[in-house]
Amino acid sequence: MKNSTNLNSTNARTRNSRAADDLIRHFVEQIKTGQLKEGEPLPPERKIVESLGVSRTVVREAILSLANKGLVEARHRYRPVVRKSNFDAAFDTVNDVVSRFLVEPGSVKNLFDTRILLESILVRQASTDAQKEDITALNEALITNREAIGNSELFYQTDVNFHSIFYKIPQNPVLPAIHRAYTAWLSPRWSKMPSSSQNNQINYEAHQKIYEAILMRDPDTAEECLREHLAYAWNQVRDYFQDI
Amino acid sequence: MKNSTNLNSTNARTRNSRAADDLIRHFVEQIKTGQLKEGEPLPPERKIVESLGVSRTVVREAILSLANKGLVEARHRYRPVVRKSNFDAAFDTVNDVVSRFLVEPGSVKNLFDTRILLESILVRQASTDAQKEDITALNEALITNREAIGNSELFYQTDVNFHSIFYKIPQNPVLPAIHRAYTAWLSPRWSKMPSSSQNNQINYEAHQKIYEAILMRDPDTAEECLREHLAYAWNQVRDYFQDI
DNA sequence: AAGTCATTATTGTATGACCAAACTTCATTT
DNA sequence: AAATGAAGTTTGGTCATACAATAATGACTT
Repeated sequence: MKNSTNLNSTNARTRNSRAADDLIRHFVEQIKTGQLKEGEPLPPERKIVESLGVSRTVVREAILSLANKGLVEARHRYRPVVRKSNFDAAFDTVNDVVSRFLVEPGSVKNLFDTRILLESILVRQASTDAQKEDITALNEALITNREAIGNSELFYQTDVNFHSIFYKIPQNPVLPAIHRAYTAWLSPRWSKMPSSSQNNQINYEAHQKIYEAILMRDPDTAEECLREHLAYAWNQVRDYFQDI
Repeated sequence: MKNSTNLNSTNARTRNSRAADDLIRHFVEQIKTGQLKEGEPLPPERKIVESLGVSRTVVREAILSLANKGLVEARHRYRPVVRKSNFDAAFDTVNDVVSRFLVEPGSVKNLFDTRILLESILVRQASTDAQKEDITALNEALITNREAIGNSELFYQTDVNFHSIFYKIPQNPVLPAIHRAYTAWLSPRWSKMPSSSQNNQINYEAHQKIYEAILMRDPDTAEECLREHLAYAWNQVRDYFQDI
């Protein structure tokens, strides 16, 4: 053992913890304090072995865990790059698990219902709080949405974009992250579904009604229109995917 | 190589993927199809080595990843036990990342704000949808909450319990999971904060007002009381923890 | 039959080796 | 001098082996 900056100076581990856990804590600390900066690669595995007096096995385990948690980004055969934990990383991490969860019956519906809940309060809030810029953004999104009627894929994109504005209005970075998550988890169903011009038209008009309710500063109507809109959307996919 | 049930029969890997990734897919498949049942331990590492023709290094890497994703539960020195992915596992997985994220300035406030949003719509929904059992549950929670006034720690528990009921009413398993997450992420602040009987009293009365608004089937008042209550709670902790 | 202890099985860690891909260096060419 | 390209070097990915520590097992004792 070289043991210059050894982690467990007393070597009193071995019983309860794994050596890799100590290493993980070490790197997390380094990332937190900025000794390892964002975008910077970790030292080579063999250097870590030297400087911290652990085996390469342990180093690799630690790095793997860090990668799994999203703290570093490990491309095949490249040095792992530090990626300071943010909502995107958190999302990537949980995405794996949730994606697998979503194969279970009923789970997509449950998730969609939470989206209805959250968006309900978001449109209510938009009705009372929306600034001039927010209204403008909604209006523009509405226009591009209308122009996409008939183009199935493009309509889906502009649809998502319209809804995304509600997640932006409160100026809370958590909310857009949540919207991205919803989109990622739910879109495999929606985006594959062929939609007719007629359907597009119905959905566009629903958007319009929500928008108008917000203009009128009427949260109850806005929420009602949103719920109706999302319920209709759900029925569309439910009919298309019988397996839910 | 024994190569009886080899994963990559053509051995055409090596370029893009890691051997461990193939193994992970293999186990995920086995868990999904039920060949590996919930609660059952994985085979010993050496058996896996034999049967799949990979090195123990690779097997361990795969198991570690599965554990990090929450698909198996790996206690130190025990065989990993299959845990079918559920919300709890998802929560455990993301908890690490978010916990670290929460040290950044402003992030706790952002997270708390999303809680305000979600709970706002939950109390609204409770106002319109709550069944007799739900009302009873709220009432009981309110009583134990009142009885805990003066006992700082117990009051906190009963407080959390009162709020948890709103997450249960919609009968959506995702919501209680979200509540647990909020509690876990935000409670380190709250639970450590000493609270006076006076504070307890104020919070209890806020709960009572919310409860009464629900009884009156008055969503607007319920939401307003909730927002006031949570804003007050936030100010309490903000004063206590200047670093936010 | 129940408890105790030795044996075995299995995980955690260390070490060293090798390969192939990525990176560096430096001479060659233009 | 700059661009190119061909070496060598570094480094991650995988394998094999060994040993220590601990859990599971089974034999033994009482």
